Amino acid sequence: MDMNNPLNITKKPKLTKKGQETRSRIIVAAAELMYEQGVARTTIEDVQHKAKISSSQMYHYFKEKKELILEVISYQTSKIIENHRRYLSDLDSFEALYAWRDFIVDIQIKRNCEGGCPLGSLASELVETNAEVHQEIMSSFFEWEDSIRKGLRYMLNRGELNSNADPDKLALALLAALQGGLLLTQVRRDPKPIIIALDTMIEHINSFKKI
Amino acid sequence: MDMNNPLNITKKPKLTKKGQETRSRIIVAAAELMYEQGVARTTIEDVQHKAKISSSQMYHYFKEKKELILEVISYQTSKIIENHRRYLSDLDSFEALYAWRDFIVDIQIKRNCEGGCPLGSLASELVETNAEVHQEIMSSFFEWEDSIRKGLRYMLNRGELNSNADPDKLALALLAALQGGLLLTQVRRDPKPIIIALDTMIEHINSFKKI
DNA sequence: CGAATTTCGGAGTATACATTCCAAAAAAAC
DNA sequence: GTTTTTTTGGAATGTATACTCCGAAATTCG
Repeated sequence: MDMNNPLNITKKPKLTKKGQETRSRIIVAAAELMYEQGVARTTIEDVQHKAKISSSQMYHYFKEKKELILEVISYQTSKIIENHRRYLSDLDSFEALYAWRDFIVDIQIKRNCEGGCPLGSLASELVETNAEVHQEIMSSFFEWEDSIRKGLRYMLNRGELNSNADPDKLALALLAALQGGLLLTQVRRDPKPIIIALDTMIEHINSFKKI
Repeated sequence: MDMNNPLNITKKPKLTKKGQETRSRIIVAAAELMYEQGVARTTIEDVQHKAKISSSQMYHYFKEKKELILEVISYQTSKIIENHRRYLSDLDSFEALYAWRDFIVDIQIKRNCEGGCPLGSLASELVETNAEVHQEIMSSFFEWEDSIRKGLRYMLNRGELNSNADPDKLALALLAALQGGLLLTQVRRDPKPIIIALDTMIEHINSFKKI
């Protein structure tokens, strides 16, 4: 829910089913392009071509480029959260933790280590550009961090970790290692950095393993 | 030394002392602007104003924007390497490791946690744009990683760490934690992520401490 | 069915921005 | 001191790109 407008007071023109389809086609196309080439280098015209729409449609569904960007951030965030939930909502063992790691690493390998993190790259490019965008990105990362923390808490509650383990700290450190690892993997075109970054973190978590 | 041109064969026009000053004024101005607002949003005109030069000067010293960008990458890299060397070249204890951490954290605090890593943000924005730029960024990160590795090797040789410690892995993991921590600190405008990311890594290194 | 609303096509606009050009001032070389 | 080279000023150009506008087709709604 949009906390700036909890009652949904803005009178947006209603969207037909067809309209909704077109709108999401635009968002998906924009998301892919912005992921591949960055936001600044992604032209509205590029998006139009990819989504097979005219410019009147573009501005029918989005007031301006910034609005489209906000939607792209939110789209990428939900995609990530959903994909990771499968692993994080059921973290009952170190095997499960390594399965999560494999999931992340495999994506990078499939992509030839190009592109980095769909959210991290948006973040780096956009944090300092606009307050609203900044806010959206910050919320996204909080949500992601939270889902990791919940996973670790679950491990703790299951008795896999001893009481010295601090899920708050570990979640933040894991997310940082993930982000930095993905950046270095992207730069080097080599899965090694993300593997080592995550493995080192998991090894550290292993030091809190209950015997 | 530029490995693509070890004998310096290219006939660049000689630079007068005044010319060199102007040239580096341009690079410094560009570096600051690109750090604050990103490369794409930094206009040649912006750089001209900040460096107090005319556009003929800009293109007298740099063939095109890309060439200026390459110089900015190299400038930021040497600044980082030099600043970190003071801490890393003499890593003789865990106190020294924490001093390095403090150095990194203090910079962020002084900057209100804005801007992130001067190299990391360039990397994220530019890796996928151009092969030459990509190469330059990759070399920069290798150099940085190497200086961290040497620091850790020094600790190992001094007998601070036991033989289970792998300086190669730890250096890469530390750099990843550093990059991810800085990104999250930038996003949250809060030093906490970089502190926790580095501290967690150092704690892990501590598990290799020789008793 | 007929009116209202939404979706779409595509030409048009305005501006921002990288780059070029011409010539003059300043400095270096001889 | 004259010639050559480098540095500088600033106007001009061309293109890329975000955004607007108008009317027509399609769809929804009563």
